[in-house]
Amino acid sequence: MRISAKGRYALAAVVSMAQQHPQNDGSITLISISERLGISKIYLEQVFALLKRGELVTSVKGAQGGYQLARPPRLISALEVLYAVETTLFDKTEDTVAERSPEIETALRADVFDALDLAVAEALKQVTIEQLVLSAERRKSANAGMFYI
Amino acid sequence: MRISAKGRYALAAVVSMAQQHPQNDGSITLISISERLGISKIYLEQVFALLKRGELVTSVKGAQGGYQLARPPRLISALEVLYAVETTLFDKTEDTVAERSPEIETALRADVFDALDLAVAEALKQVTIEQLVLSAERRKSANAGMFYI
DNA sequence: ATAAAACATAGCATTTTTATAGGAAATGAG
DNA sequence: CTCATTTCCTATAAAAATGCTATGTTTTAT
Repeated sequence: MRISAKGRYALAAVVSMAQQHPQNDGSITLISISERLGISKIYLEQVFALLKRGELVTSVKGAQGGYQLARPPRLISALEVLYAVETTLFDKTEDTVAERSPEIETALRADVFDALDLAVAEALKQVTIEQLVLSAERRKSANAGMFYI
Repeated sequence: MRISAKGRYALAAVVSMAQQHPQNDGSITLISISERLGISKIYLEQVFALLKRGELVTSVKGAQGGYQLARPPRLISALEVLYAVETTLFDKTEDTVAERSPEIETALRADVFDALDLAVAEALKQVTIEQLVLSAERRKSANAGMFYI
């Protein structure tokens, strides 16, 4: 399924912040994330407004300000990040034939739509930002080291 | 997550056809489905064009014509129905930061996007149209019978 | 004071969704 | 053979969502 730009940018940004999490104790500016990932800074602002509302990042205004992760990467799941920024992914499916055929409506809701939502949430809940950082790191060192082994 | 009108209509229509599957050996007209479910017939035509392309229904043109399920309900899954009509649900998520940060890109793809697609497909694969018919029937008789038990 | 940064809001172009309209082609019934 | 019925095909259009830009305003360290 297609994850929107907002969702993808949010995940990439949070993973990128997590990569420098232990080193950098201070905050990270949007412009640095923007440059590192090649994403428009203006658009990232909107994404971070949602991440902040979802309590995934905290912010410090003014010069030398920036953003920080609100929690350590191992306590943040992909589900939470996407939930904070993705609108339609977590919208409930509307009624369809509720008037004329309420039994079909109810059966579809229970056995298909609700089951699907459950499966999606379950799958995303299990992926932590820490895992993604490790996964990315593994690939990087694999690329770098492969020739010398 | 939000399933589009096309997907919902397709599921409702296929379940509705399956309900009369053993009785009616002949074909079912779009207009009868349209009236039974309260869905625009003109729009249903477009949905059925996709269902036919996906080989879920067969059609007979002309007077006394109509549509039939291509297979018995127990051999049709919700996954197949949605796959035939839903475009974005089965679109692959595009690249995001592939240029600047290929490791993050690859990690996200593998651990989030591909894992999500797998979970969605797995969940939808398990739901058959037969199950939905039985589920709807159970609700119906529960409503009707409850007072007399 | 000033520059750096978050924060807020408005607007716009493109694409997708959800339909409607009108007719063409096929076919069974009388 | 003709006609009503029904699938099939294509075009159009309104509404919504998406992705992004623009322009400021506030806050704060230096």
